[in-house]
Amino acid sequence: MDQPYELLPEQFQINPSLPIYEQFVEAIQRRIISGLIPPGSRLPSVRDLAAGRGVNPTTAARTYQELERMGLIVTYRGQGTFVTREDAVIGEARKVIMRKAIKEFKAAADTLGITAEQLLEFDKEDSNDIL
Amino acid sequence: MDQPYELLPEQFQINPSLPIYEQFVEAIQRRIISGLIPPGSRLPSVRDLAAGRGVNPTTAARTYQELERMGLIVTYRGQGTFVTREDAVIGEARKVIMRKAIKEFKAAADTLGITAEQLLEFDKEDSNDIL
Amino acid sequence: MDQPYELLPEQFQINPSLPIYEQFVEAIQRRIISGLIPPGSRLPSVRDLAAGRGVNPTTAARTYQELERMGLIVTYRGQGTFVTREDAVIGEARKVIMRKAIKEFKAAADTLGITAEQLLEFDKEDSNDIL
Amino acid sequence: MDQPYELLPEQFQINPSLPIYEQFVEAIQRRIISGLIPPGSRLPSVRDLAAGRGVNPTTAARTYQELERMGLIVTYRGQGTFVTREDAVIGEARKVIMRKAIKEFKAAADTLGITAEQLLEFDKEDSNDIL
DNA sequence: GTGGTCTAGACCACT
DNA sequence: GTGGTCTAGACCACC
Repeated sequence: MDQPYELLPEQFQINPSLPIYEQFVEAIQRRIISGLIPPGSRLPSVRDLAAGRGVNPTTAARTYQELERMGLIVTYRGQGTFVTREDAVIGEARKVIMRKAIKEFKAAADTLGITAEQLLEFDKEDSNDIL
Repeated sequence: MDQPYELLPEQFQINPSLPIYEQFVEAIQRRIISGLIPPGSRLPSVRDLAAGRGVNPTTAARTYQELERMGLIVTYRGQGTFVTREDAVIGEARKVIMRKAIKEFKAAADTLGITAEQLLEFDKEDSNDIL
Repeated sequence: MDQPYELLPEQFQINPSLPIYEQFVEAIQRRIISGLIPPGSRLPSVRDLAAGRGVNPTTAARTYQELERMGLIVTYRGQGTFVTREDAVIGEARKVIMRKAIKEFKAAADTLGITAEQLLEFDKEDSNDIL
Repeated sequence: MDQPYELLPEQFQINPSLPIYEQFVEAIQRRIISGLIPPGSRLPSVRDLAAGRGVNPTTAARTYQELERMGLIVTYRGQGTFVTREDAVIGEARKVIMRKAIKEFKAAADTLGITAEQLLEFDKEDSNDIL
């Protein structure tokens, strides 16, 4: 079997109100960064991805195009598309995601007039309320 | 002074790549939720908001319509638009925002294979690195 | 005491998203038709109604104007406004309301592909479900 | 034939004194709820609906936006607008309409000092009178 | 004065 | 081709 991994979670649900290619990019990016799809892995062809998920081939193509722009995947003409082997790139993408998540979380806390720690703390109390 | 508050931050910058009315909705929503604009306050008229920010009146109207649908503001025909006096609605909107922020933060942490606490912790180390 | 009745229910709530005068007309109409406000009763002045409910005098004036057009009230210049003493008018208004309510109810049932009787029957089952 | 159904009744008449988009929303909602337009059906494009009924495309767009907010239809970016396949949503909308109709009918009966059953009964006698 | 709606026509992103 | 958004300007009902 060429691909012992799944490019996307099996039950991946497309949200029709957001660009499909964006949802694909983010989901695949997460799987690469988390190591679920190891460096050097061969990705399915644009046609296969499109057929497998029932989307337009141009949508699949745009997905790969964005990931390539980020440096997470590389295309070798005539051979296919692969996850980069440069760990530094993956590590940097990981950090970018971390910083982005933290920045947004802090911004939300700031808006609410509390600290990020307090916001995270709220979650535990809130869960108790629901019980 | 009729309005001792500012509906939007003075230096509010419109991001041309996102719907203007969405940016307005979010920004105003935050100010209401955080208490910066107190319950019962009168909001500027659709025309004033439009003129003040250099957008079309229909764009300003749509902003108010969305906020009204959320229950955060109420319009009195022929009189104007006001922040709701129902604290429960505001409190609920506040919780919705908190839960959304927490959910996204946890999802990001999950993707990275760490806990939300660890992700938040990373921020401090990271800041040190930059120094 | 000039008015042993209340023109409007004490806790009458104005819905800001509908014309106020329409809400007043309908509420007063109901009270006249149901006999809560007897024929010949003197109604409060436009100014008193406006002040009592905190609305614009023009809104109160328009309310009386509409009721007068329906023939339910009569204005004697210099004396005030009174509920008509013509029972036939009140009786006819009563029938108009009945027919309107029935027509709307049947239309709704028709849309749903059931009879008015079935729709009314649904109510009892539905109430049980909630319990 | 792409659309074996009619989105709106052929002889649908626009009432100029009510918002057009509201009339559209209600009429289409009824056809979806009654099953005349089956789940998954593709609706005419915004432009086609507008052209067919002689209204502005933005008015047609607003119609679809409202229906989407209710959950009755879903739009797939770049592909079109479709009736939801979630029967539960349609069923719930159906119940909402039923409850609203019953509530209004009972309120009318209450105003008249009779029961809903009596009001419905009146209809038969009344019809005889007219004969 | 207020908000609500509609038209006309343009531009954009997505598929 | 699809829907989504914005501008420009008009008309209306309501208060």
